Amino acid sequence: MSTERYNAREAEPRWQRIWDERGIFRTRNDDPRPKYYVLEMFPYPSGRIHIGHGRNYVMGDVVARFKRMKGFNVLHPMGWDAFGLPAENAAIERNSHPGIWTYENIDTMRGQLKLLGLSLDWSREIATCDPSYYGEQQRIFLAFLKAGIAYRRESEVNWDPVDHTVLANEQVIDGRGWRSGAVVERRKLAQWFFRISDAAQELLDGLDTLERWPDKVRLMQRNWIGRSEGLHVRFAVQGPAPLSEIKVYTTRPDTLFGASFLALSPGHPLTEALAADDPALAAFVEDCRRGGTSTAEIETQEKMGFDTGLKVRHPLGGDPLPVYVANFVLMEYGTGAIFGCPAHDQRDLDFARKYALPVTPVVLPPGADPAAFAIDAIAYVEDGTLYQSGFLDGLAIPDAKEAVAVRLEGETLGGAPVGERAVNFRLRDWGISRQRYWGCPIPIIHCTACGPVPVPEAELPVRLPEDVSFDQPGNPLDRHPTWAHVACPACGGPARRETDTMDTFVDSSWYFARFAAEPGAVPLDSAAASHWLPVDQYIGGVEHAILHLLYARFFTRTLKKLGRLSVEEPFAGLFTQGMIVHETYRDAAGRWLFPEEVEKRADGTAVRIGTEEPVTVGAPEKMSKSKRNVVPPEAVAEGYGVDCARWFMLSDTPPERDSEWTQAGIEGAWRFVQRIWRLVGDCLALAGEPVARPDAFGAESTALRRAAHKLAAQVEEDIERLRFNVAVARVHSFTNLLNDAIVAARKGPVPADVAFALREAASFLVRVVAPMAPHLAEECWTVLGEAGLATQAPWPEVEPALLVDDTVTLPIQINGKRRADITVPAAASPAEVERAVLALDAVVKALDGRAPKRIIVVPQRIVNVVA
RNA sequence: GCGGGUGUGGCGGAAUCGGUAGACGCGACGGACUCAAAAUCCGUUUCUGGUGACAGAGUGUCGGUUCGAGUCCGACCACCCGCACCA
Repeated sequence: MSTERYNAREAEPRWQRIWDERGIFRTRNDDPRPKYYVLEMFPYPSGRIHIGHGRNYVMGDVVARFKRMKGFNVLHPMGWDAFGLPAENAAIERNSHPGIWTYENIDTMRGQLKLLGLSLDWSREIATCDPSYYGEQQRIFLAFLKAGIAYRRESEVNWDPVDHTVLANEQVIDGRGWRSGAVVERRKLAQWFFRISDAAQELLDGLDTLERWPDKVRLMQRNWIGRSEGLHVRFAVQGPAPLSEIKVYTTRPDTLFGASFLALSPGHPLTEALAADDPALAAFVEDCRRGGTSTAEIETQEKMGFDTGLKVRHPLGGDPLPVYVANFVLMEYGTGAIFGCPAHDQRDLDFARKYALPVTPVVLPPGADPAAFAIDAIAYVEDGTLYQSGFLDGLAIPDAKEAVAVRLEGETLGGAPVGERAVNFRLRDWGISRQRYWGCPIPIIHCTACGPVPVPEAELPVRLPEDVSFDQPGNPLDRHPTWAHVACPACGGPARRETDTMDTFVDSSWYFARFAAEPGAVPLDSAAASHWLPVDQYIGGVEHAILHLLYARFFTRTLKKLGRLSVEEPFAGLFTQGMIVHETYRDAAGRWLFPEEVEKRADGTAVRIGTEEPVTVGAPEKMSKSKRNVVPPEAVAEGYGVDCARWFMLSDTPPERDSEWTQAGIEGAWRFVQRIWRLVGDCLALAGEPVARPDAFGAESTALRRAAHKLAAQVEEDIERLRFNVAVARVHSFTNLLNDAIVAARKGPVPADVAFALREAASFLVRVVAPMAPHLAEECWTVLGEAGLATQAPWPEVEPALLVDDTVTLPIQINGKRRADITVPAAASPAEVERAVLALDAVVKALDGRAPKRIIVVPQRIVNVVA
């Protein structure tokens, strides 16, 4: 038996160097093998990675390595989502440039990722802050502009009145600026948008084609797009008013006879027109504006209304309705105006109770007494039958909706139909302007004479100036002495560059297409992208289920329409992995401690190493720098080796769930790595020199070969289905069996068939673990005397005959309870099985001479005797 | 509030189609080796009763369908996630 341990610390860097020197992860676009594109969501270079970041890269790496062994030409690239606010914050703190911090972090993190032994094609590495990348993005922007997909309009931003700066939503904390603490105001600025709402229907329909996406993510996108079907209804305003009609959107036209008011959004044009002559209304609108933008605040906000004094005619002949301005009506959805039916909508009911408006129920619950039914504090929103509703009385809700639609489509107001069927989406256009420095400049020049003029293509990229300072609040591009001041490309007159930059979600909306291009090629190479897209397996956190994935889908569809890409959907397969969590530790003073500062005692308590002071152990949480519950990859690599870290990450917990990082777990992985090393050595020592395949195999060698071939077949399926934890369990199971075989073989001289089976078992085992523990596999592969690299070895060839057993053991149930089992030839017919079962002692005893009522024989599965 | 998911030993979890519940690992306990320890190896480990063969119970709760339910159906409980004044 080999007593020498596997030395990961020595072997891992050695193999990484060899992989690197031979360039085996470099991918060529002209490789004739079938393509497979694996991608993990690229990281933001925030500083250093901890082991919690590594899980999705390791999972992607297992898939990439496995697919290579199966004969695919695999693309597995890596890059950096490098623009963003944290770099600017770092620049403010250090009084330096965001790019310095960003590129330092990229260097650090690249080294850390390399440490994990990932099979990445680093030659295709990109950073979105590289001018060659964002220059192409500017070209895309201009193409969008030309196609009418990008446009400019006024929109509200968070404005910090002390720092005189625009704040991102995450910089607004409890309604106040994160630095100044000042109450944030809403201000209107002209900003750029992408017309994603026009694509709402196709983005919704496209979800049905994404069969390899989690249902959960598809549902979240479906809800986010939020399609609803309803009716536009135009109400005529009585008497003199700035507008003669008000158009509302409703999904409940059936409740029109229960309407008791109309409500306008504070931002509605009619509201604005009325407020111009009505200081009280203007003050009310101002009041509504002051409320915070956070959802929590909106939720708790009380309903507020302002009676405009206007009345509208009821389109179906009911009483005239008063028109209010109400804080709960959104300008961005529908028409910015609603009709209120308090009896059947909770918000309308709350409003009606506050302002003493009538509450008329028009939908009667099934079986309710119309004379007794009344609405108190809860609106009735369930099924029912229409009543108190004229021509709708007696109809079910869907029929009433239809009847109202038909009737109002037939009525006219000012020459147009009163009612019009309409589909509404929750999805709004994507505002991409950010009043920030560290982002992709929007390639537009504003000319007082010509308006916004695109930067000519030849002048792209519009580069960010390097000489900027962050010692004052606001966007340094705004106060740069020369950068923004340029001549208008159209008229040559003095003009000013757009100083807004793009939302960083734009950067991540096409990077997967950028990776398709070989190094040095044009950034968005249509032919290369057609070859590689869609991504076969995309892996990332579920926190990107909506925005990033929706924007990337929108970009891909749009780029296809513009002839730049050939697919509509970027990601054929999506997997959302769980987080790695770790216990937290605090000392007596409540300070967070790093795991390496803490020693856990056998009695369950924990103390601080060195000082022996007691430590409070908190529940496992997402690894985060602030709580110090992080484990650096370097520490694991030096202590146990990265294969142990990889193995542990894949073990036990299903990949979509959160997984707890523990000392015991990493030690278990270490033991297993050593066990594989030892078993491979043992197989070799027993088998001796390689032997030719024997003509016949005995029972012992056949059993071992069956197990090895089943292992390869099952792990293949497990990896295909990303069930890494199950794959790991199967490998464990196999090593238990292999160990038994080794112990048995030691008892005497090893026959040739057993020797062959032992070598084969070792070879299978090494290749099966190769995607998960690649360094160990290389070391074992060398020991086995195999030529080439394990990484480049083919996945074990499975002999189908070895996957089926010739006998099968069936459990025997009597009245549904397991009482015995029976081993029969796998080919036995149900009748033969039944005969054998009836002869069993336990069955004879249970039947006690009577005939069984029924016998159910499920071939290969179970037999149930009903006595 | 709306939508979705999850619930199995001390712990992480396994269980194609409804077919032996608890694979595999961790932990624990016992043993071998050792002067001793570490490492390694072997064994036990759902609960209850029994020395034991064995018997009974058991997959959040209650009920149902079925020869047979962790799996299907109905009601409920708990936790988690997403959205949230979307008319």
